[in-house]
Amino acid sequence: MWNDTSRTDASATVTPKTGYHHGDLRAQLIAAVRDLVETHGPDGFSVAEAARRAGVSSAAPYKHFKDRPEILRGVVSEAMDRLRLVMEAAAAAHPTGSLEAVAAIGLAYVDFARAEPGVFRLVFSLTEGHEDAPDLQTKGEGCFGVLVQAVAACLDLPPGNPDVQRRSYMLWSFVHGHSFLNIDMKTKVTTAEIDDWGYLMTISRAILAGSAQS
Amino acid sequence: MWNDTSRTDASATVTPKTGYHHGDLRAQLIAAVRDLVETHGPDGFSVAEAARRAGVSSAAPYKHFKDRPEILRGVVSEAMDRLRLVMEAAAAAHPTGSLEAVAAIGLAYVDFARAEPGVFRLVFSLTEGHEDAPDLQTKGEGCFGVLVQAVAACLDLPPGNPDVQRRSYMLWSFVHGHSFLNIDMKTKVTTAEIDDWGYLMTISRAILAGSAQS
DNA sequence: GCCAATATGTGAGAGGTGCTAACTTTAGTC
DNA sequence: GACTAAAGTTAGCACCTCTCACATATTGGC
Repeated sequence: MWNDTSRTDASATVTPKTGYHHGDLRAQLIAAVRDLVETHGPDGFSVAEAARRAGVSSAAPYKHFKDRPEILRGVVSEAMDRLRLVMEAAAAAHPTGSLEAVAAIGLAYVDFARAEPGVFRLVFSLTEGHEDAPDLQTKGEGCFGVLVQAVAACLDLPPGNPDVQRRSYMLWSFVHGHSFLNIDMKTKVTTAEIDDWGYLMTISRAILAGSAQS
Repeated sequence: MWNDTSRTDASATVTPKTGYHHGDLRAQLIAAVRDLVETHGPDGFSVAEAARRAGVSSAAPYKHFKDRPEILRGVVSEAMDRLRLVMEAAAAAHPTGSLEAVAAIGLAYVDFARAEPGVFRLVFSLTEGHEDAPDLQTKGEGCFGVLVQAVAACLDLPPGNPDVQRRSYMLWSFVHGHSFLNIDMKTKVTTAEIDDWGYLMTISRAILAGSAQS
């Protein structure tokens, strides 16, 4: 099993195959699908088009993926890896246990959604074959775990503490909703535009300072 | 223009046509699509299958809708009407200006998402032809307006007040994110399950009481 | 009441898509 | 060098979207 998804550098948009065997088809298909999802929306993608972009026949993808949903799952998996990385990097840029670290994680999340709205939407719209993909579940929990760690450090409590979990979930809900609303009505938020950093700091403070109940 | 979407009662699942002319095809197609979206996921729907359910040929739908996205937009439009209604009803069940009214609106929102996760997701996943449908935009703002009204009454400020707008948006983000996370990992929220009402009351209080900045 | 005009249905069909089957080429192993 | 498995190919079925030409109701003007 060679799940080497990240072998190609992301900048290589179209690297035609070098012979009969492509050598890097799987990764390149994922990259092509990611691009298609981003430009033509989550539905405006077809396996055939992705194969065309990679310069192979329309049947070739099925040597690497069972079916269409599995390709999308591949894209989601790769996206979740990247999301986790930017979240961790954001947290690492601030002192451990600081409110800024928590807010920075949220900002990274929002920025990711804004940078790749199509992929972001795809991550949270996988209904078909979502359950028979425990690795995605695991990766999702991994992302959440980054936030939980920061919150736990901030409150000086263990990550397993119910209060930590609850407040983390509240923060996540908030950031998640903000991200979605943000990419849905892009730049047209009905009200005045929002300074994300101040916004997230305010939210983080409110949620981490308030009393816990219910 | 006869946009009479709500002529059929929702309980009539399959009302076969009565003659050559169907008489109520448009509404029944929307109902069929709504059901398909709910049971087979937002992607597992086809115009042909919807037509089959309504007992007409696969070309008939195109007499009522320009193309596939327009049918989905019809479903979304109808869903937004219903969403607004339940939000208004929830608000009306509590004293004007009370915190309970605000929380009840949020609960109605979450309940809607839980009751019709497929449709709910569809509402917020329309990328194709989303912009050339100003009525959907308007209806979305209408739903938001219900919340804004309640918040304004609660704070005793006019609805146009920037602070009212900001806090409403915060609440909306929260409820929206909670709804999405809720239907994504159904009942498996990693942490202990959540009492929605207490949760929403806590949030509403925190957001409406806290100081406004940024 | 009659007759256009229009609305709403039908079947046939072009072109695209998902996926499979059977075959061919390449790479790795003994 | 032969065998095997991996990774491509073409051909093709079933389905889907959408259009076109045609058939049939409904409606409004006279």
